[in-house]
Amino acid sequence: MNYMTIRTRFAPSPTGFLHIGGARTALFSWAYARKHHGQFILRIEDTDVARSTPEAVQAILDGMHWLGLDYDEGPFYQMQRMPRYREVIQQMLEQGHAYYCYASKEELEALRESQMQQGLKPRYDGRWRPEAGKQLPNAPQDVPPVIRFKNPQTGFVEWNDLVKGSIRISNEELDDLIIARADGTPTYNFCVVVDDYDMKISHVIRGDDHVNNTPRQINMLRALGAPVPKYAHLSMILGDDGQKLSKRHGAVSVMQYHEDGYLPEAVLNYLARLGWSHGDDEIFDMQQFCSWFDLDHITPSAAQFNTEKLNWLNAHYIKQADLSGLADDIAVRLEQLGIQNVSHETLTQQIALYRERTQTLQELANSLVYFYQTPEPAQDQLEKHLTDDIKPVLSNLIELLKTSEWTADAVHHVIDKIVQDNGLKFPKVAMPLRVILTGSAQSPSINEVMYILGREVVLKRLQQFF
RNA sequence: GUCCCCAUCGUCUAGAGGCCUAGGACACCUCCCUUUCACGGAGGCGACCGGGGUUCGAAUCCCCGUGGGGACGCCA
Repeated sequence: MNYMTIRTRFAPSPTGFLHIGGARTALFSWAYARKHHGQFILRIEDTDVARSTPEAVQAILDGMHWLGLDYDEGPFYQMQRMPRYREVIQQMLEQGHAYYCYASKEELEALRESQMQQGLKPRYDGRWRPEAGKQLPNAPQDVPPVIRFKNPQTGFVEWNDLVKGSIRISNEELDDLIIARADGTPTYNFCVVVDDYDMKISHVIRGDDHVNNTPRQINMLRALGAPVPKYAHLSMILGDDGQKLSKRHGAVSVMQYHEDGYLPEAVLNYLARLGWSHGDDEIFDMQQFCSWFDLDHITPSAAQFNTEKLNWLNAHYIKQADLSGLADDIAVRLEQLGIQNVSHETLTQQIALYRERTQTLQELANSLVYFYQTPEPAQDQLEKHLTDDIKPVLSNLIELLKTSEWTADAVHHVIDKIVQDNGLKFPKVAMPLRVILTGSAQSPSINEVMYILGREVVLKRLQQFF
């Protein structure tokens, strides 16, 4: 039995929107906490003052909210924790775990270059690292010092990654990383350590681009006498084309999915299955996901995003969705298309007719436009279906429609009667109607469409062609 | 360059030595349903990167290749 309280965190840096990879990391961290009745904490890592923006913070918050990933604590902002970081840095300085380094950026750049040329891993050479019996250079007056962590130089760091298994890295591969910049602000690896410690994080679930930071963080944690959390490093998500997602290529805000007409439950379900599995289960809600979720079934390899499958899930959730709720969403989208004041009730009928044949809400909204705006049928469709031989039949039909009862069934019977009387096949009459009334050769049952359009509109649109 | 990680159908994955003639899902193809297109239903196509071991037996374990990816910042 594990009596430890599970505490996870999602710690994005507010330098851009919440993208799909970040969303999955958040989802897994959230689910792990929920599964174990622990706490999920949101922490904004905004120590890069130059790149962090309040807009990005808001974008992340919006994304989390849209997905329904609620947090128990936070959001905490690292910039508001400066006094605490200074305190810990001071403590490390005093205990000999950290020291001042006066090497200039130029000096370090030169060092890096020569190391690369020699085929070595570029890293700080410890020139300002104090050692027993070592004579340090005189501190230059014109270089404001940074503070470096005194990383162990021998031995190795090993941890059992909950996704990737045992990982061991020699301390000789590591160097003395900077924990405070020349201007005094602390850096990422250090803040993470202090925060994870202070916030009693039990499981660090994050992207595997952090694997290389882990040994450094563990060393600092040890220097502070802090417990080492469990780590689970998630592999990255590749774009639809198999390429890495980046700002320049393919990375999309989760809110873009909202705009494009995806339901959060579809995105969530899709993301949950990207890198994690529960046997053959494909469709499940977040309650089920939280009860099933575990770290053992996360794949260690990278996954390629597949919009087709997301579309399939989205179509599924659109079919399941509450009609009235859909209507609210679609009304907004129609408004963006210049269609105002739609009747909620009529809209609900239209959606009921179209939801089974559409993959996104935007597509759904687009497909309803002809109900509100007279469509312009493509010429080739008209030529194909509105043939001279069928025109007299349609004229006949128009007359009958003027006085018939107006229900979907009744309209169907009227069309059917015309079809029978003329010895035709149903599509022969249905297709030209479809093209004229909807502007397209594809639509739901034409009698249903006509019923919702209403007698007046139907006659008006038809008579344009006679 | 150095270190680290990864490797099953086109894609997401199941698979913890025999249950695998490798299962499911998306996509694709065929048929059925049908008032067109979808939806739905029934089939089909389609994969263990290569080579060595270990073992009675390997998709599963080990090693070496190969191929991908990540990291090497006073970014996070």
